[in-house]
Amino acid sequence: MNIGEAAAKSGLSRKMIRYYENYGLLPQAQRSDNGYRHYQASDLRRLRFIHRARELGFSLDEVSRLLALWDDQARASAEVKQLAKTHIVELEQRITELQQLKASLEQLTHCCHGDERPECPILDALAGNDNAVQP
Amino acid sequence: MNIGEAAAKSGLSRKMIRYYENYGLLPQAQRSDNGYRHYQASDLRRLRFIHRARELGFSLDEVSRLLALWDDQARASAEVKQLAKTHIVELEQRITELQQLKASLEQLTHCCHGDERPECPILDALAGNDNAVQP
DNA sequence: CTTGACCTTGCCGTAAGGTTAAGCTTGAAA
DNA sequence: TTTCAAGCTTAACCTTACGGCAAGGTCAAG
Repeated sequence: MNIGEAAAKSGLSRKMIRYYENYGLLPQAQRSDNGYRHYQASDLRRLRFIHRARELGFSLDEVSRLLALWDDQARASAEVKQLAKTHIVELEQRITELQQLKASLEQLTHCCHGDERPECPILDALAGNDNAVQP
Repeated sequence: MNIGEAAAKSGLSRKMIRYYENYGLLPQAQRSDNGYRHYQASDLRRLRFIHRARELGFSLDEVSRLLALWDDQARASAEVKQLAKTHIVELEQRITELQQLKASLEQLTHCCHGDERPECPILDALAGNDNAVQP
């Protein structure tokens, strides 16, 4: 099958497939006489694997390591689990950060009348006026 | 003061200050005879405002709008509040996404022995084997 | 005189592609 | 047969928000 069909069946875009090939996640695709990339079922499995890993939020670098482990029949599952756990910790940190930002913003918006008057504790706080926020 | 001191006092980097000037968040800085940028206390207030807004996760585009509102003595606080609320919603969506990813990954890692054996439900799930996860 | 800190502009690189552009091939309709 | 659209190719530029580095100008101290 050509790249368009492979894209449709894997959930990736044509551009992403070429990008991943260039990035090194995929081997150089076979080419037909006309120069078109040509894919088989085994290639499709790899594409789908990448698609699912990306959906779970793994970076391309992490996907690359997952693929290496996938290719290695003898690898220990502990390695994969460790990679996943590391990723979970990163997600947790990011979530905590965003929650803190959200809490700060909510406190500020809570203090703001939000009417046609110009007084605005949000801008005051950004400007450095600590009296802007009254709990 | 020169750009280095302004950077130290505002919490931004020299590079960021030049970038923001170019981006349009700051007016063209005054220059000394030697061509160095020259800042005053009023400039510092603007730099600090930007710094705080960035810490709260606003994009440069949003910061630009906040600055415009800040500069406008007659603006209604409702506009600022709306901008903040929109940002809160974006944060909420991002947090929810990350939490779902985390939950999926936790379920997978929970099912994985994580020892020296090669069987690994995480890789199986990425490969598309739905039997990998047993709740 | 030299050294080192600070300043200038400007280009390259990042993640993860999206979006054209210019030019092939292929298949089907007119 | 011609022509049209769809699909393919590579290449290059756009995004965010800067960091890093190059090559060079400026300034104060030893």
